[in-house]
Parts: sequence; C-alpha cells; structure tokens
Amino acid sequence: MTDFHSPDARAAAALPLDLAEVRVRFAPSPTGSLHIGGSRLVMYNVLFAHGQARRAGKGGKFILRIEDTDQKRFVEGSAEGLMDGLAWLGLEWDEGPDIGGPYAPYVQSERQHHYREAADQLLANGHAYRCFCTPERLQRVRDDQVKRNLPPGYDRHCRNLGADEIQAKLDAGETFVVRILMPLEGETRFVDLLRGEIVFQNDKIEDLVLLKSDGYPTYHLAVVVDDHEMDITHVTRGPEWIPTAPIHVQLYEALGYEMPIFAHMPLILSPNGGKLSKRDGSAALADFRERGYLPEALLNYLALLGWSLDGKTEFFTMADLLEHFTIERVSAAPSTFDRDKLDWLNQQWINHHLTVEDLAVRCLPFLIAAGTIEEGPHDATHPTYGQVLVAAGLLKDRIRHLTEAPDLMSYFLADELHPYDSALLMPKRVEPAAALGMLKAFREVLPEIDLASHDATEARLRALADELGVKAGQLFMPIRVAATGRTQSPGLFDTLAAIGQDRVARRLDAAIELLEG
RNA sequence: GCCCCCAUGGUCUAGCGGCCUAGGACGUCACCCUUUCAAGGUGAAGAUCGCGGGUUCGAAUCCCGCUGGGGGUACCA
Repeated sequence: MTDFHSPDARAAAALPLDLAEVRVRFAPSPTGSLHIGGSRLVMYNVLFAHGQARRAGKGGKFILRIEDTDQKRFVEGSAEGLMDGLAWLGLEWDEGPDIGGPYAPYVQSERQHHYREAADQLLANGHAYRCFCTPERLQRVRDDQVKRNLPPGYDRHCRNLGADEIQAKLDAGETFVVRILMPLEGETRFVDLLRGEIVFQNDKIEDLVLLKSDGYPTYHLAVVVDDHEMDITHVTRGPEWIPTAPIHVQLYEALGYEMPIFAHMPLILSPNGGKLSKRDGSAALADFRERGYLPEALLNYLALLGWSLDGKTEFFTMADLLEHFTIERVSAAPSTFDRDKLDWLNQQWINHHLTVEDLAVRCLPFLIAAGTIEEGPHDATHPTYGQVLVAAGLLKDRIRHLTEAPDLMSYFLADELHPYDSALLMPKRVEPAAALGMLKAFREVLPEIDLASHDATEARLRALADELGVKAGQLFMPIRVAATGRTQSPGLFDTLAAIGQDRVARRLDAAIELLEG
C-alpha cells in the first residue's frame, strides 16, 4: 500500500501519471455568507488546478457549483455574494453558474433528473430502498434510543419491506424517501490524500437518505452524481465529510462510477476552541473586506494556515503560490485562526508590498464611507486623490488596516481639527507657560519658513529649540499636537509640509488661544 | 454513548530514522535607531517534540496503547 509518510509518495498519489486533467470543484450551498474556511478551500483548489497540475504539464480546471438542494435554507442573494467574495480575492473559476461551461447547468436544482435516474438505478440494482417512515416515527425512534443510551440512528425499519407491501403503500399514495442500503458486513475503505487509508466498519454506517420526499436529493447523492458527471477528479472538501465518505464510496461502486481521489482539507479552529464561527468576531469573508484587510494579505495568511513551503518563507503573492503550492504539503491537522498574525501580514503588505498610489486608491472607499472626503470615483480621478496620496505616503508604514485611514488621515484631509485635550500640548516636564512660549515663538517665525522644504523647516526648528534653551523633542511635541491634534504622527517636518502653511498657522493660533483661554 | 480525524513553544509551522545541544514566523520582553508613533535592526525568554510502552546501534520522525483536542452522529450541507 502507498506509504503516505513520504511526501514523494503523496505527490505521486495527488497526480497519477495517467491523469490528463485535474478537475476540482467548490460546491457551496447558498445558505449564507462565504466562510473564511471556504475561501481557503477555494484557494487551495485553484492553486492545485491552476498551479500544481498545470506545472506538471496537465490540464487544470476549477469549477464552481451551487448545491441548492435544501429549499428550506435557501438565502436569496447568497450565491451572488459568494461569487463576489471570490472575485474580490482574485480567485477565478473556469466553469460555473454565471459563466456556464461544457457541463452546465452548474446549479443542482436544475439537474433534478440526474439524481432521480441515479436513485432509480440504485433502487433497481438493490443498493437502495424506499422508506415510508414518517418524520414523527423517526423522531420517536431517536428519542427512544437516546433514552436507552443507544447510539441514535435509523433502525432500518423499511429495509426489508416486501414488493407487495411497497406497491400497496405506493398505491395508497404514501410519500417515501430513498435510502442507501449499506452492507451489514465488511468494511469500506478509501484513501485520503492527506491522511492515507481510512477504514470504516459497514455495520456502523447508517442507511442515510439519498432522495428526500420532496424529490430533491440529499448532499450524498447529489455530490456523487454531479462529481461523476462533471468528471471531477479530486474531491476536496472539509473534514466534516470524512464520516460520511464511506457512503459516497459505496455509491460510486453501486453506480459503477470511477472513484475520484479524496482530499479532506483541514478545519480552521477558533482561538476559543471549536470551529471558527460567527461568534468569534468574524468568520465571513465579507467581514474581513469591511475591516480593511487586503485580499493579498488574507490570501497570504490563509495559504500559510495549514500549508507551508519550507517553514521559512512568509510572503507569497498569488503568483508565488501558483508556482510553489503542492496539495500534498497541506497539513491534515486543524489550525487555529490567529488574528495577530493576519494583522501583521496585512500591515506588512501595506508597508512593503503596496505602492503609495495603490494604497491611496484602496483607502478611497473607506475615506468616502467615513465621510472624511467627498463622494467620487474610487480611483486617481477623485478630486481629493492628490491629498490622499500625500497622506498615504506619510502613513504607509503606520497603517495596519485600511479602516484606520479615515482617522489617521483626518488632519491632512480636513480643514478643521477634531477638538483635542489642551493637556496634550504640554509634554511631561514642560510647564504650561513654557509650552505656550514655544508655540508663540514658532508662530512668529512661521512666515519666514518654507514648510515645503523639509530641511529648511528642520534647520529652523532645531535652531529655535536652541534659542529657547529646550531640547528639540520638547519643542516638537507641542507643535505636533497643535498641528495634528494628537501626539502621534509621521515625521513632524513632512507632516507640517503636507498640512500646509495656512492651516498650520491657523491651528497654531487655535492652540495658543486654547492655552491662553 | 458510538464512529472518525488530529497531536513540535501561547499561535502558525520546518522536520520524513543519525546533519536537532529541535529551525523560522506571529505574539511577548529588552536594547539600538529616533522629534512622537510606527517601520527597521539586534537580542532574550518560551518546547523534557502530549504521556507511556515498544522497534532500532540510534526516534520529534516507525508501531501500539493512553490522554487531550476536534469533527460527525438530520428527509442540512
């Protein structure tokens, strides 16, 4: 049997020699927002198909399919939101509900007859049976089992109904579901790409429902049928599907389908334990977008959460990932979501991998939303772009999230300063009178200084500190606060230059008034 | 309860039987740079590789058990 401890062996198993094209799919149900874990799964799929497979000289396609077989949980607009999120991340699909493809339709509710045919085939060849049990009876059975401390599950009540009994119920118009007829003996095994062989005892597996009474298939029937019909070569999905994988394996065999390669990807855990969920602040991709994360940083972080190239390389662009990702290096162990590291990566991306122009443009929507600047196009043609660009240049290595832009840039972009505490004007160990003196002294020489010149401003201010007999820092702080309304800012001379002669003068006057009043 | 998966510092990870006195990164702390805050630089603390048995001349690496964590247990996906 394959030695899955060897990376080479896993690599070989991932891309069998006779495989011409990798076809992987992401098949979400349109029941809510796209989870961060789903986003990572899509990325791994894309990297595997478009990266690893193509590098190996094979074809590689990533398919998007909507699994809307549960009418009750359907949420309007969720499929659109999902595609929106993936597009934002820059993850593209080759076939899907919106762009079509050779295997259309890519929406399960439009593929009904396939499932019904498969169910009929299973019914005919004895791998499935009709079950007429009512939901009430099933609930009763379960309650009873729980009460008696038995493992809850369907008691296979309808498994051995006679042909005439079945006919009678059908004639009477009783509704039914179709259940898989699991073998009661033996075992079902399959190879998971990340874990090696997994074995299940057949008698421990339930006769799960394949076709619901409303005629819709359950996930189990639908995935198997669609994955087969869409020629999916690698079934990638979350680890929560491992327990029902034997059902799928049985179905592949019973239907005479060729077995795909299974790869159950790892789970993303919450720092509080358990699956990462809404309760952990945010688990939805859209939340990260709103909170000012760069898609590049998120992708970078997600790639590293469960995968590594060499344990040392930290920065990856999508292009890097396409060049280096291999699915067999994805860890089977679940990993905990670490907000701190994501934040660090986001800041690193802003500080070192984004151009100032790019940063400025990305800040625009956040500045507009906050009302810091006027409505306008989200690009360099925005009327205030020039000022935003200057501010972005100064704040580039101080911004962690784009959402901070409105606050950090406010004193560059707005004419009026937010009210601030006059105490800020007086640094520690500086008397109020001294602070006032310094501000007045600066105000007096301001007209002689060309703020646009960093060097001239610095020379004059340092000289002024000497004249006043104080340390440079003691003089700079009151000026900084007067000009910006806060104690933290980019370098003082650049900051003054960006704010401009007139506004600096006005803000100085206001500060002096504040101290005198 | 039953079934299944996983297990290297707080977190993400490297490691594929000797190169490991276990490497990198986040976080933490200290120092340097410095007009503040960042960024950057240097350094430190932090892991008896979950525990116990094997196999082997030799194990973080292979095997078994245990423990811990997680997942599943629907006419949801």
